[in-house]
Amino acid sequence: MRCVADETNKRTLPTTGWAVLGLLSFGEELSGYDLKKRSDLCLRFFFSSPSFSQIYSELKRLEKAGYATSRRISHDTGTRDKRVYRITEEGSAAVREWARQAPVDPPVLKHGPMLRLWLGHLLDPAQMREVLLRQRDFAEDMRLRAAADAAQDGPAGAYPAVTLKWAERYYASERDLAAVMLDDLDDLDEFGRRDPGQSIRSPS
Amino acid sequence: MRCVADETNKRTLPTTGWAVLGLLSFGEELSGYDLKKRSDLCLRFFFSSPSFSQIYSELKRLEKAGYATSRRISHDTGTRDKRVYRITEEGSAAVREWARQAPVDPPVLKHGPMLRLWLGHLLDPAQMREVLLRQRDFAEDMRLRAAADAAQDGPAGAYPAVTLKWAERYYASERDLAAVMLDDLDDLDEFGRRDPGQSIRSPS
DNA sequence: ACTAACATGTAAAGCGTTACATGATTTA
DNA sequence: TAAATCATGTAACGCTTTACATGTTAGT
Repeated sequence: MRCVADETNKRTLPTTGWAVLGLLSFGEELSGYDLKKRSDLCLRFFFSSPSFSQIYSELKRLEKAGYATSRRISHDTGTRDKRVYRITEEGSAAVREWARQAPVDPPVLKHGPMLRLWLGHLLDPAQMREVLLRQRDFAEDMRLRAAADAAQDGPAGAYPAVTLKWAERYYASERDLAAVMLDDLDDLDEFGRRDPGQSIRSPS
Repeated sequence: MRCVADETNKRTLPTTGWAVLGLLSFGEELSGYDLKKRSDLCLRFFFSSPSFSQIYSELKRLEKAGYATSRRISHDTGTRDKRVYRITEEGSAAVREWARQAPVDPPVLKHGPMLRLWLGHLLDPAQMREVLLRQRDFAEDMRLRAAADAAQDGPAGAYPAVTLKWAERYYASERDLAAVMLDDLDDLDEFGRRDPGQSIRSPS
């Protein structure tokens, strides 16, 4: 039931569409390339950054819906043109309406590392540790990025800053969860795995 | 570059395919419907449960790849048949190989609530609080489910139990993060939002 | 008998990515 | 001037969901 146009040409966008419109909602005139960069910088911490091509197609859809306008920019020096987008009043109203009124859907999580640990009966301890160590390092890396972004005080406005703070805590937690699980696995090995279902350590 | 068959008919599956094969890797003979139920019960905490129809199509692909076999079961009483799947030796080897050798990709997260809070300049405080409260309640609900599943000692094997423990902690963290963010927003309101970028509370 | 819920799928459409093509700018 | 990188897109394909179709079982 997505993207049904009603008589006023309003549209229900995929969440990624709202994300792109949200990036435009600060008022700047941006190209698809710019938007991808912004997305990688700002959104990635809580919303897997969409590919270039999806950003381009979302922009076309936004323009068709009347939520954005575009214009070509010709470089004086070269010949290659580019197209930049700006949010419209309609677009501002629509994204505000979405942010205010849309139902609060649960976050979507596809946690490959956990899936593999769930299949621990197929692995040996060293391999499971390897997966967890990488996951822990990834989380710590993300945490540091979020912290760095927050520190340089670049985020435009108070709310992006608050979400960066959230991201810092989120990835700290992911890191710690991986560490705790490494301990749990150590305990499993210690008890020889002879007692499945009971052998996880006593309630922390 | 997914699903390219090499000369031995081996395939690179989408992660969801490995998840389905993983569900079969405990040795049971299961129907698509069974697998969906299992998925909702066990995998959901860390891997958004795929739809019925995707499970059915993954099963077809698994069979084609030689990773599973199926047979029809006719009910004596009624006429409606069903098809049940069982993992093959090839399938066991393949999923084990995947779990052991695949690169550790970062988890995929699409956190709608955080996206909306990032767009806080479009909302008023009451609406932001509403989003966070729902997110907090959702997380607590998930935490309770994971805890209940872990308590009833049903999980087949030690590793599913360990991942349930992980899930319990993960959703506890999500709940707490929402709560902390509610506090952060209170502080923002207190300071009158006159000082964007600085007005988040002192480092916790 | 009627309804709701359980169960088993197929078909169509939309979401999202990877691969490809192309031109401009910098750097070695 | 050659290669690498930045930049701007399009085309093809695969993943995933929603909508649809259909039969079965259990409750009322």
